[in-house]
Amino acid sequence: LPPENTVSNIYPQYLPTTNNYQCVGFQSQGAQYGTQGNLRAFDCPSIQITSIAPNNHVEQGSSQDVLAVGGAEGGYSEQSWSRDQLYLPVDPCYRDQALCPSPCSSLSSRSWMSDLSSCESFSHVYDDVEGELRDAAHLALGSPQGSPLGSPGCGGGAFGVELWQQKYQYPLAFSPALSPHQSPRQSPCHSPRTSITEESWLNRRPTSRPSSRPTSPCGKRRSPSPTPGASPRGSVTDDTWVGSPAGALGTLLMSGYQELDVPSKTRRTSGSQLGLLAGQGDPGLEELRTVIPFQDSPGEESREQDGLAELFLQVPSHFSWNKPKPGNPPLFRTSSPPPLDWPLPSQFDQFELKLEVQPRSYHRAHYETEGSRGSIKAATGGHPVVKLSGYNEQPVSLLLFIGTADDRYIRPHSFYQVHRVTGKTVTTTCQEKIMGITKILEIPLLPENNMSASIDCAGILKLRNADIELKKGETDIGRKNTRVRVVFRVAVAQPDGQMLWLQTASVPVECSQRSGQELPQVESFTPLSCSVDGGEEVVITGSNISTQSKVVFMEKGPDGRTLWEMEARVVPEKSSGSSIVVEVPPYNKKTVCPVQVQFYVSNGKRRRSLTQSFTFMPGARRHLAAASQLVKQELWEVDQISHNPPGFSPEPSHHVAYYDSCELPVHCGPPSQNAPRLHHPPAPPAPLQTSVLFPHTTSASHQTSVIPLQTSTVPTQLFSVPPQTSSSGPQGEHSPSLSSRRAFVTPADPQKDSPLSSAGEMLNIKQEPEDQPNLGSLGLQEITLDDGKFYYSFIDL
DNA sequence: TACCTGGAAAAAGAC
DNA sequence: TTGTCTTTTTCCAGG
Repeated sequence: LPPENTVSNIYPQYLPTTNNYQCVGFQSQGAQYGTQGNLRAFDCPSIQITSIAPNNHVEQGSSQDVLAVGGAEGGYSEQSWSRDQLYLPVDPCYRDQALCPSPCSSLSSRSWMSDLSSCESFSHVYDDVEGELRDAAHLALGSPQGSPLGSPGCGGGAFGVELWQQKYQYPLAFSPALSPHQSPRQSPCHSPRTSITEESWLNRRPTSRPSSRPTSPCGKRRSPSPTPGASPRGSVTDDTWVGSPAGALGTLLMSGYQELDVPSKTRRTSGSQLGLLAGQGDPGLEELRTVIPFQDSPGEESREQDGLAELFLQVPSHFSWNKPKPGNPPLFRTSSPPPLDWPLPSQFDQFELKLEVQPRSYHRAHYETEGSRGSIKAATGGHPVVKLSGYNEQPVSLLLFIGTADDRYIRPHSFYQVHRVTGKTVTTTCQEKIMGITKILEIPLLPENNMSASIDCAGILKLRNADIELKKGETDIGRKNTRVRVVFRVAVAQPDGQMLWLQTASVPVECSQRSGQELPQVESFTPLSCSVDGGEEVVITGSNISTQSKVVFMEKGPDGRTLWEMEARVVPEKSSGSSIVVEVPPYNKKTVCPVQVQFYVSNGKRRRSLTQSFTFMPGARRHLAAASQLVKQELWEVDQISHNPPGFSPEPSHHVAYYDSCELPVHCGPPSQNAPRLHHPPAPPAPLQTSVLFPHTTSASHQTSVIPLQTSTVPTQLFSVPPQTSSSGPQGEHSPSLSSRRAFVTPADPQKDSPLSSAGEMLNIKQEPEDQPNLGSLGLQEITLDDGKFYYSFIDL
């Protein structure tokens, strides 16, 4: 132990092997939980260092600043650590009672930790000794001052005694092996929130379960003790990665995170990260119950002085870096990454971090009770690709985490975490680590790979809303907060020793199941007709359409049977982004009249767009008016079929437009720019956002919008075959939160009268803008237009 | 066998 | 307070 960092009451097994020490976290800890009320004073004279490193787990790179958290399989063998941070060791000795008889043993650590984390322990039940020890290791040992030895002088002794007494009135809840070492003095630094601690503690001790989660009937959890440092599925890539130069750099980049024993339920995702994951139940996540008390979160600096936050010392950020001001270079004095909720530019000087291939706009996240749902994929079928431009000298470490996708600054998402995907199909090495409470993946960017990486190792884990929302201080809500961004960061060492940090984020990615999310949506296409000979190229634009999509033309009979069907040839070289060019197949028979057929875009089984009308013209080619903009549809919502009086639109200021199918609609404009906002604020412009906020057209209205005169001859045909099936039903796909409504009325249906009529029933089609319309499931196909007429009822947004 | 997917039932929450 | 509907979470089956 370096003399300058000597702490008299540190036990050898916790002594660092590195020379890097600082007093930051340690002192913070002491002050934080001191009884003197001075939260910031370094008033624990007997303690002078903040970090302890494990003897046996510091790796070669220990001389560097490294991440001290997130060890795999309960250990931290892959991480070394150093200054600017606390080490959170899970030393086997520490964990093993038999091998660790000293007062530093886990029992006392646990005691300290539990007491200390009184706020946190409200939602934690440490029946799982192992998990508790692990937590203790993280929290207590991470702060020497918080060590079991914690001197009475460290303050908080009275609380320690009290809490200790409270806790150990229930010895069965603890490992007996711990008791001999458990002393009130070992709980020196805890929150004075005695009553709360007491109450929660007493009330919640009894249960014995592996998780602090609410009881779950599911026994499928695959990660009985996942650790933040590594995927429970092994670490196939860890070895190589860690041993590589990039790995070393990676650990370097991960340094500087102090893990303070701040009560868990204080995190405010909208601001500085004061808080912890609480009640995760997942031991691995519980291990995250450490914080990075950055107080420099955008706009949040001064707002953390309330409540619990006041009780905890926030480590001055200037110990490590200064937040760059707008326009200033994102340079930092240390290799420690800036807080994850700090905005960083994607480009500076010649350096640019770019997401060359965006992820698909939809990725169904998996719950802890589920198996992995694979890695995030790109819309094109591969995986997202990230590239660092302007630098090609040495390997650098790319950090990846799951961020928010609302209109505020990007910050770690409270309800989603990145998850390392392993398996034979994963080619990219990466490590899963923890920064504060946020899981991150560390991926090497190698010069030999042109400083780019295909992100095929990143999945998304969904945390249960209840677990997160229960956290004290958590302001975000999980419900409908299902969109994320994949955020990438990288640090480039500058000649002057500073680190240039760049960040880029993906387009929003929808993470809920939403069966219709991946359905291709046709917004427009042109031309609208061609000769029966086919061969014409049709440009189809919409969302979830790619060159991988198939376009199938078909003709349905009045009974719904498919009379003819043929897949169109995709012209990939002319297709791009959200549009696809296909060659219309020839119609199968001669005709002297225009023939109305349909086509749909398919992304695979059960992933078909609604059908679009297309017309084969006899003889010479003759295009219908390519008013593709007319294809733009209004949003329809089928809602309250039995709730609304006939012809009644529940919203005021609606106007009704009557159309004869023999005419092009007078009004069928594009979705209103006043489209209702999402439950949560929309993210910055991005493909998904666009498609969601302004849902794409649907076949039904497409058809009704663009069907020319002659199409009235086959109105039933248009709706006779549900283009899509959905198990969700009309309501299942839609939310009631939409503020706008439009009524779709078909007087032809005896059961559905005109909106102007008092008889019949109005079919009110409701659609939340963030949802992809799935009119096929809304029953539109059942609408018959006996007289070729139908009505629209528009309600102003 | 483990992982990955899609679907859907059950549960929970919102209205 | 209750019923309905939406969304979340869990479970299942199959590739």
